[in-house]
Parts: sequence; C-alpha cells; structure tokens
Amino acid sequence: MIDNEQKILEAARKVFIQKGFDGARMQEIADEAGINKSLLHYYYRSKDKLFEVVFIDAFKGLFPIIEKVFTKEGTLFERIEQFVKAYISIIQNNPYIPMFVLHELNKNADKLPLLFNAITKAKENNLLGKLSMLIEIEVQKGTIRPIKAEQLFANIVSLSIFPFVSKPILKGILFDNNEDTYNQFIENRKTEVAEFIINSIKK
Amino acid sequence: MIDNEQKILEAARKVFIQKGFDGARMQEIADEAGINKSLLHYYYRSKDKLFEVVFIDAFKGLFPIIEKVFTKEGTLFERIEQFVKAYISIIQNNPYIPMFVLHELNKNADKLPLLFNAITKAKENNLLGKLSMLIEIEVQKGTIRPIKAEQLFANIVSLSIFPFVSKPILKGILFDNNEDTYNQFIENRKTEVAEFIINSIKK
DNA sequence: TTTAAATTTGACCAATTAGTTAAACTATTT
DNA sequence: AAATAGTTTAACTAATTGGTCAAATTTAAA
Repeated sequence: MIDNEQKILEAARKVFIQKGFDGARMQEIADEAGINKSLLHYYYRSKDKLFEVVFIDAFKGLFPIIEKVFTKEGTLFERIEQFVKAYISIIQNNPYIPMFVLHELNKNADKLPLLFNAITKAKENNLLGKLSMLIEIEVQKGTIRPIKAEQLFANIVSLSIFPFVSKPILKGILFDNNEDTYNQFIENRKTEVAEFIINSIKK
Repeated sequence: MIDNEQKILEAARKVFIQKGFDGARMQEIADEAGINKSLLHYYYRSKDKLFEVVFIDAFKGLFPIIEKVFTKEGTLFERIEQFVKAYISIIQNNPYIPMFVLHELNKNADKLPLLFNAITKAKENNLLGKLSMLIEIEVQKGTIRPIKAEQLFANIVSLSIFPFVSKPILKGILFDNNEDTYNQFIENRKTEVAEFIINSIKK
C-alpha cells in the first residue's frame, strides 16, 4: 500500500461529491480508501477540514479557467468558441463537481472565505471590464448588437454548466434515460452552444 | 393555534429546501413549526415520508408549467417569450426550489418513482415532438435556422434556471454581493433571455 | 355532563456518528 | 541492534438523531 494520505483524499472526493457534506460519512470515506477511520483524523484533523480541502480543490477546478480564457488573445467570437468547448470538456470529465459546489455554496454562502478569493481575483483581473471591452469593440465594428457583459457572461456559463446539473431530468425527459444519447447530446453542445451564443449577438 | 398539520408541512418545506434531506433535522422542523417533535411523526410517519411530500410538491411546481406553455397557441417566438417570462417569475418566488430538486435528484436519481410520472407525462404530451414541429414550421417559413429541439429546449431551461442555482457565485463575481443589483439582473432576464434565444435562431 | 376519540407532549430508546486514545506495528535513524 | 519517530488499528466515548410510547390535554360525540 502506498500513500494513504492521497488515497484518503481521493476517497473523500468521491464520497463528498456524490453525497454532499451532510450525506457523507467518515466511515464510508475510510472504507472507500480501504483504511481505518482513525487514519482520516490522523491526516486531516476533522470532517470539516477534510471537506474544506476537497471543496477548495473542486472550486478551483471550476473557476480559474474562466479568467484564463478571457485574458487570452483573439476576437470575441473566437474566445467564446474556445471557452465553451474547453469548459464543457472539463466538466465532462468531472460532471458532478458543479452540482457539488453549487449545493454547498447555496447551503451557506457565508462561511466560505474562498468565495472572497475568487471574487477579489475576478475583480483584480477585471473580468467583467475585459468582457465589456470586447463587446464594445465588436459593437463599434457593427459586428454584434449591444448586450450587457453580465447577461452575456451568465448566458455562456448557464448554457455550459446547466445540462450537467440537470442531467437526471434531461436524460429522462429528452432521451428516455438513455445514457449514450445524453452523452452525444453533451458532445454536440461543445460546438452547438458557441454557435447559439454567437448567432444570438451577431448582426 | 390552527392546523398544525399544515404548519408542519410549511416548516418542513423551509428546512428541507434550505438544508436538503441530509442536512435537515426533525427537531429543527418541529421548532420551526412551533410544536413537539413527536407530532411530526403523528402526522407524517417518518422523515422519509415527510420529505417525499415536500419533494413531490416542489417537483410538481417546477415542471408542469413547461408542458402547459408548449401546448398553448401562438408562434414559436411568442411561446418562447411567454415561457421565459412566466418561468423566471415562478422561480423568482421560490428561488431555492430548483437547487433543492436538482440536488436531491442527483444524489439518487433511481429511488424516485415520481420522475417516471414526469417523464411519461412529457412523452404523452409529446413535448419534444411539438417543439420539433414548431421549429419545423418556422424553418419552412424561412424565419429561423434549423436547430434540434433537444438543444433548444435545454438552452431555454438552462438560461432560465441556472442564474438562480448559481446565485451565490454570480452575485459575488458580477455584482459585488449586492442583492439589489442581482435582483435587477434577474428582473431584466425576463425579457433579455427571450430576446437572446430568438435572436439566436432567427434568420 | 360523561364518554370516547383525536391531538399534543415529555421522557425515553436504540442506532449512528465524529472524534479520541492508547496500544501495536513499521520504517528510519543512530 | 536499539532507540526513535511515524503510521495504523481496535476499542471506546460523548453527542446527536430519528423514532416510540404512555400519559396528559383538548375536542367532539352521546
């Protein structure tokens, strides 16, 4: 056996993301990691601390990418295309992370100092300002109609993430609970969503 | 004091929706309702049973509306406008229900027989078929570009619901945690989203 | 008013759960 | 090899939690 500390973290990830903080059991994490429960407390002091590590990791994995893309070079259209494709691909690999993060944030938006980091970082990067500027340029060129950066941003993120968060429902209503069809649908969205957004704003 | 049974249900709604099944405590529900904990079990046999009532109610409140709108009269554009406005308004009044329903569904998509009802109902109504037909008509008229009904449906729902599910993040990143600005943003989306969608598909 | 039924409560219980502790075991150092 | 430090475990604890039950109280029926 090697590196129990890492095995615990992976087990914790699996259990916390599947069941949420309240639904997760330290014993289950221990079983999943194939070790004694006391070892959890040996490496990570408490359930809260272990959860914090998992949550911060999950959160980080979800958001820095946003900033990166909107700092890169290229036209607005190109960036939207790149972002949507990259973002959907990322979530495809960890499809339950968005629901996990959002649920925990909704339960207590306050007790999470990490959020402040993300926010201040977003403000430092002036994410909204940069997006506004990109929009303004295209509006001046007459290539797109005017749209508030906040609305466009929300739309891009909504269209990328929501189909994962609502998987059980969409799979049921749209695809007769067929996993493959649902997966194909997601795959198609990598280009479909970008096209949808660009069509929506371009003149 | 009147109608404890109803008071319990309302208290249960509040607590379950805020904390989820695992995070909810029967004692807290009793306190919230201002009655003895034993009374919960007198009216509703168990935590599971009480939860089931709350969940089914919440679920019903979220989905039948979808079907209604797409069975009404009017052009595709009119229906989209009406749906988005009505749907966002409904969620505005109960903004935490989507996260609640989605989280519980993700935790165990299997043990929910209700989902079958919604699915079969959607199939009886042939929701997708009707939307497909509406799209086909407009494509023939040359008013819109072709788009898969599944994709359009997912886009409409995503754009309507996701900003509520991601409220803590959007409020933080976009609006400096200002509640009023966030609310105004949501208010604007009632027309903004429909416009976004229609622009995206119309030629 | 008396009786019976429905409602409400406090006290209690068994099971679960996060966390502790001291002992056993392993690897490393001297 | 002996000692030391690091790792792992089993047994245990205190607190929480869903649920029960019999008694008390209120409401409705006779």
